[in-house]
Amino acid sequence: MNAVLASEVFELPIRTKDGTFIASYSATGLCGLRFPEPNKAAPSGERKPSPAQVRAWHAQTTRALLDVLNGRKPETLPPLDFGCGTGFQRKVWNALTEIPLGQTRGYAELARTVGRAGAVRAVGGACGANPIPVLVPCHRVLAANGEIGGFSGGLDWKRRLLEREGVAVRG
DNA sequence: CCACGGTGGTAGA
DNA sequence: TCTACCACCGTGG
Repeated sequence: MNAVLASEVFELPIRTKDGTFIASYSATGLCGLRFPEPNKAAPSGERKPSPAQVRAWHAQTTRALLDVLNGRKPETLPPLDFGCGTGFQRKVWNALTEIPLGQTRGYAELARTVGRAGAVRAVGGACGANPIPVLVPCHRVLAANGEIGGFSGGLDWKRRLLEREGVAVRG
């Protein structure tokens, strides 16, 4: 595969009752998921047809996203491409995928998990840089005092996702 | 309740 | 390099 093809990214929409998400795929898997942007119109006109591999991944992504939005654990995920992250960020993102649906962790807890007990604030930064929210569940990380903490996609989304999973948040 | 210092990783200059 | 951020945390008023 040449360099151009290897770096090509395909973007495909996922329509849900919460709006239309946009999934991005690289040559090695799902590399991005964006929340619905109501103001932005869907790209019009012809799009380059997606390879069969991308379509297969997209079917998995779609099922998994709808599952999580309905508070159900997805059966399978597509391969995740964390190539855009630093080593530290990838460790944090991998740790996030280990948090079961309906459970939460603290930032400090996550810091210990990745072997950097003191890097609590940096963990927050890595969560904020998560390119695949919802499926890489950074919304399951709360502050140590039980408050909600932050969310790059907006706190309304964090609260909504936790609510669908049956998690009560203080505040 | 609030203030503050310690803290590690990142981005930008 | 140096510096200025931070989705934090614990302690102390």
